[in-house]
Amino acid sequence: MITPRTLKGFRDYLPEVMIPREQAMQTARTVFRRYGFSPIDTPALEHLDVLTGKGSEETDRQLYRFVDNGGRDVGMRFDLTVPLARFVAQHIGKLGTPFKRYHLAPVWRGENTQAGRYREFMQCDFDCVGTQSVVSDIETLLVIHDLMTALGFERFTIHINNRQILTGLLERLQLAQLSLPILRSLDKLPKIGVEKTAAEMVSAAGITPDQADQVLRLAACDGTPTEVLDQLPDVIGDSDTARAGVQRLRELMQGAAAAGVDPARLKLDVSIARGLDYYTGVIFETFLDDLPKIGSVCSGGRYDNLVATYSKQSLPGVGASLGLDRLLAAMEQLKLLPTVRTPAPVFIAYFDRDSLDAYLRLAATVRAAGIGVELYPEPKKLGQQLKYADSRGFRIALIAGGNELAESRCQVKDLQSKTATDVPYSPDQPEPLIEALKEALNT
RNA sequence: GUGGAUGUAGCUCAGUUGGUUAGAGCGUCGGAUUGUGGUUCCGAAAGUCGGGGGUUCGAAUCCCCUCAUCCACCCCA
Repeated sequence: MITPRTLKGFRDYLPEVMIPREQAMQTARTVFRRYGFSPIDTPALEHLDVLTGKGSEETDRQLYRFVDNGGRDVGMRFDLTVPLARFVAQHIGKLGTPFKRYHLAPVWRGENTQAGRYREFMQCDFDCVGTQSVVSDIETLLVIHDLMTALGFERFTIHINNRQILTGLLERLQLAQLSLPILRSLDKLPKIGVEKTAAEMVSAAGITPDQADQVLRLAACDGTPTEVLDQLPDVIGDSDTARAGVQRLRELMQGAAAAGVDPARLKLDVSIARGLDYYTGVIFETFLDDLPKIGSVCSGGRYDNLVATYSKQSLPGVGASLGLDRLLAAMEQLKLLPTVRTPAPVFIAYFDRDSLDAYLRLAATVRAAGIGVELYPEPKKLGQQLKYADSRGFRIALIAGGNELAESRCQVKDLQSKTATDVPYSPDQPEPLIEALKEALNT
């Protein structure tokens, strides 16, 4: 016998997990469509050179890669943004700009697992390609916000930054070529504090303590978004790039306010320098106030040069990605997941084999009315059947034994209140039963 | 990839300084005079003690390796 097991970081999804998972995906689709994003899909496998060197050194290391049976070097996608760039470069003639798409699909990263961190996980991406307008930045923020609230979250914070600010500052300090290690050090700021971050910048990036000090003046900007925006001009000096970045953030905040986003859910955070290397402008990271340790559940940003690696045409883009599996792991920890184990609300008890046709007819009638129904497959004792129905979370049980069938009626039993009512029912006149079911399910 | 912790029935765990047929609760299944469930009572099934190797007369218990999970670093969704 072969031991049944799954690979590290890969998981099976049982019904009680899959039901809320599909619900969440449906919610995401609804939000995306509400903003005019269209669905697309791309292959799990790409030519290796499409994927390498696009995310970061880290994603190259984590890439699942192999040689296929035709001798081609291939890799499994580690995100949905890089395949999008390839997709857009390949099809932009048909797509036109601006092109808005959403994409729900699994991605793979061979990294070490942790809570809310897997090797195969579902991302829900949405992006707008072909415009640099701040409108698409604002819209990205609004979609993140709507996604979170539509999924049932009240307590979350969207951290926002703009890479132009750091880029501009580093240009002024003539440190542009060291932006990656500096970025990486800056990212540690919330964890290790100002002094250690400065020391790390000096040792890891090789800059002078004075330069580190100037970079870290960014981090001193704190408070409400408005307060941070007021402090930033003094810190960035005369860099045009950085000024443009600040102006961009100002317009972003203004747009969010105009659209009615609660400003308490937004935080301008100059220390989030993360994201993949391809980001060039605004950056978003979303944290759950009640479970910040699980990391960002929805992040993204603007990448104005990514498509250029596959095309002569310059196509700017902006978007974000919802980490569905991480989010569901968080919801489970926060006990926000309902434990529904059946997707159908109505249960039909099965009394004796001679009446099977009647039950099949009854089930078909209920389904035809658009109501999900499950017929128990064995004529077990009624008590056992009800116990099953109860444990699976059915809301209504239809009880029609020999007595009821003979008298052209059916018992409609509410499994929560344990109350039953008799409803007239015959195969030719199912309307009263359907009405009774609809009424019972609406309450 | 590095460091640390954990790994005993489906789940949560107990298992004394290594010593006979490894236990409990919950869950599951069956029953309590043959059609009404989440309570109670009775009963049953279920464990290669994560896997492999070693030390020993004897290992769930000690040692090594391996796999998995969790935590930290790193990075990210």
